[in-house]
Amino acid sequence: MDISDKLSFYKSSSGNETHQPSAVSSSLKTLADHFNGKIVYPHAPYLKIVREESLGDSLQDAVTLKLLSRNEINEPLALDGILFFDLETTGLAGGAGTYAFLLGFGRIAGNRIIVEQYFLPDYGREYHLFEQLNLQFNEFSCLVSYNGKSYDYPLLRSRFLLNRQKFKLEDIFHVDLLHIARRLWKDSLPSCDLKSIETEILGVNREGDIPGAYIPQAYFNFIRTGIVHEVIRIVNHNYTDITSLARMLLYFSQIENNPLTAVHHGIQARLAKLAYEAEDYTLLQKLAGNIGPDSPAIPEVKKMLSLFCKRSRNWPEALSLWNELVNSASHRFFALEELAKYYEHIEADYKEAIKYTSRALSIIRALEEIQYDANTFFYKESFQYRYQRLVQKSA
DNA sequence: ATCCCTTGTGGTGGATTGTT
DNA sequence: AACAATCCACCACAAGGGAT
Repeated sequence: MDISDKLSFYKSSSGNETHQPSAVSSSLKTLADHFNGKIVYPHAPYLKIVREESLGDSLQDAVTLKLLSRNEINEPLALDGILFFDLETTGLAGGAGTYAFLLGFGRIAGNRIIVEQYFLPDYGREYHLFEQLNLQFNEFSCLVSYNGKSYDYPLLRSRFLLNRQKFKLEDIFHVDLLHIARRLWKDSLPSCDLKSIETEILGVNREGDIPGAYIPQAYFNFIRTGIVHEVIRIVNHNYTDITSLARMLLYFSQIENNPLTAVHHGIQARLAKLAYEAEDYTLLQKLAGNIGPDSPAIPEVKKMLSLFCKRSRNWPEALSLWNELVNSASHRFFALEELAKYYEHIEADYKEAIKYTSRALSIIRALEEIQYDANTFFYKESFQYRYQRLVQKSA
């Protein structure tokens, strides 16, 4: 923003609420007409837009996220108590200077999502809106956002504070879907931003979407010119953000209830890790037994299952898994090491332990002639050390 | 009894990433 | 540019077996 932008920006927000620049006033009417919205007239007018759409045929009353939240969310979440929210702002610098000019909130009723959006056409329009919002905030027991824990939520709270208003969402439970998404797709998607999850997983298509990075400039342009075209794109962008939040939450719940439905997105390995951490033996077994034999995640799933068996001293099953993994190119060193550990420390059968150790060493030697990578080197040192110790011990 | 070695586990600092 | 959550590499420590 150059200096002339700044001047006109602050001029138009000079606090004289009864004397609006005519461009803004008629623009607000244009916007209201376009979205069939309603202009709310306290001292400082703002625009309220309500839209809704279907989320599917048969929605349940509640969602479960025990596994995906790592036991953070133990109780089922009632869908009608969830408030989805997303802000569009004048910038990324989360401090007091950032203004949220579009506030979007979604709630689920029946199988539909109802989105209420509040567009503030200028500075100094928050007080009355925040009063109204606080009246509704009481109805919700849970907040859902995307990266909202670091961005939207602290920003919204500081805006309420700056307006000397109590923030009625202060102690509400907050689910940030970004972190669940990252746990699932960190390895299989190049990016876990909301747009990637939409296109790759949810099948959401954004037509004519405005890039997030352009939103602050577009809002400044509107304040300067009163042209509504880009504001319309921002409102649509925000609407899609919120409906996608709801779709993603439902998708996560579906994975939670039936993890095998998620096989086609290459996240079995991640699910197996979460199941291992949650000590969910049933899920680990289901994953190992039911994902296709050609799935590239099979070795990793077996590895996690074998570690679970090891921790619970289920040696027969652990042994059988390790013996299968010996044939896996990616996991044979892991398997051979575990077998060597088992025979050394559990069975005290040093000869058998040496057998697996030297088998690993001979594979490493063969590999070294083809290629030489850090992983092989790491295993080489450790197996050599193990071999020497075992030879001494058995002597 | 005491020491040494190996393994598993819990804690910590640094890097990464998404939000407008 | 602010910051929450996560991951990963690393470290310290406890437990247990074997050797002296």
